[in-house]
Amino acid sequence: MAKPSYSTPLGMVDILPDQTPSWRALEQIIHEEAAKFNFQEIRTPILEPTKLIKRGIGQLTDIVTKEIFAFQKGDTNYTLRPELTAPVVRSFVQHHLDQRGGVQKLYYIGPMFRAERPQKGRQRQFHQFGLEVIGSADSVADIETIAFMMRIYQRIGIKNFTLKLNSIGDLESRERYKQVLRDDLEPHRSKLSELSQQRLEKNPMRILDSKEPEDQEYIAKAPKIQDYLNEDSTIHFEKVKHGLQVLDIPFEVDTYLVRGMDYYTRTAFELSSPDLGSQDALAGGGRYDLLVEEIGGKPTPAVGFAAGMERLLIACEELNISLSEKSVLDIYIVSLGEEARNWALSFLPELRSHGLSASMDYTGRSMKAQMKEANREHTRFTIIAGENELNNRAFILRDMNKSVEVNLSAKEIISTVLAHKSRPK
RNA sequence: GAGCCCGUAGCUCAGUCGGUUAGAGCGCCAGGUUGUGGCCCUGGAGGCCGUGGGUUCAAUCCCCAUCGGGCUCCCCA
Repeated sequence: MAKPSYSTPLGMVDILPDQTPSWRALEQIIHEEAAKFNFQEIRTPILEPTKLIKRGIGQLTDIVTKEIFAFQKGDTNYTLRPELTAPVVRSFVQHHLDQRGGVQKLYYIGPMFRAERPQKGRQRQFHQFGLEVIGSADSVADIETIAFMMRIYQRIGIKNFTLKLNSIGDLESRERYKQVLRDDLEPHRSKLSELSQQRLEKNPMRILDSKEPEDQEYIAKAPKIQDYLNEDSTIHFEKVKHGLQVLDIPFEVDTYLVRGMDYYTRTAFELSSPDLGSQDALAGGGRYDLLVEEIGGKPTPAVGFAAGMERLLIACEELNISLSEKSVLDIYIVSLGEEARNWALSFLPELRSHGLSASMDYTGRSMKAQMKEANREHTRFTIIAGENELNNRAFILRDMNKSVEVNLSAKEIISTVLAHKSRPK
């Protein structure tokens, strides 16, 4: 056996046939729930101009400074998309979706790329689903966004998680707070972690998110954003909290929750699970009222979230939740001899046209080998067609669960199997 | 970017304190049943023991490097 010469790039995996059913089931759930919420799917390219990604997510964010896959082709710099909010907003602006009237309620499913060191629950190519509500400043948009997110986990049966909620204020509130925070931390500058020192000028709020032990004392004593929100932001935050309470969605306010992308304003939230290990964020999102304008559109408020599909599937595994059932083949035709094989081949389309799944041996092996194959494929019925059966036009239909056989014509076989399928279990 | 652990059959793993043909279970293939699966029995295929170099009479085992994987920190989905 030759050693494999090629393998997937670091941090990227093949999703093999025994895993695709779970993926498809998850995708199915997302599509169904999105339809119930009246969201429409959007699909955008895997590549985006690097400029868009940098502008959208923020030049100084971790994602942009060290995690993007970027390359040049001709005069253009491209980036493999690390998230989809900025691309969806780009699409919204590019195609003037605001001109269609109303609020754009969009959802997506697809691969994202970040050049990080892989570990459990973190890959370089991973998949997210998420949604973006563009064109509403109302708290209902925030609440419905969170409600959709929670609905997916609820439907799947993942209950062990924490929803953290915060408001990081609008532009005015935030600029005021940033200055207050800077003034508060500056005297302790030399005692802060190196990373936090760097953040002090550019993005002091990210310090609140620091896990460095030396920072904790100062973070705890630092002024809280809630005390610096202006009236609009405060009212908005109160409405969001109230809405979640009305919907019985439990949450905890975390004044230190600051998300990793620069575009967030006001509402920020994150869903984390103890079933995931160190990469415990299942999903996250927030409001981004300035991004559309930043990218070249008219000032347009928006809110959205993104969820990690691999992490969701890991949680399912930990909780022994299976999203899909074993697929069952309706009919496998065992045939013996050239003539019977030809008959089997010609009978397959007829079976399939009646909505049945049907297959046969592709290798010309022994009857026993064919039966083994039928068993391995979890076949419900096997048709046995040898010379005798072919001559008499009376085939054997074997019920693989009961190990019972009957002689039937081709027509009778179809009606028997169809009747069996339509019977309630 | 930093730290720790690990690379032996398709999969999960034994093993060799360095010494003739490297093992098991599962899976795969075939036979036992000249036309019958799942259980059982028998047999078979499948490994230059991740790769390169070093030490040695001798390396899958020791040493170094490298690649790959896992976990952690940072950050995030």
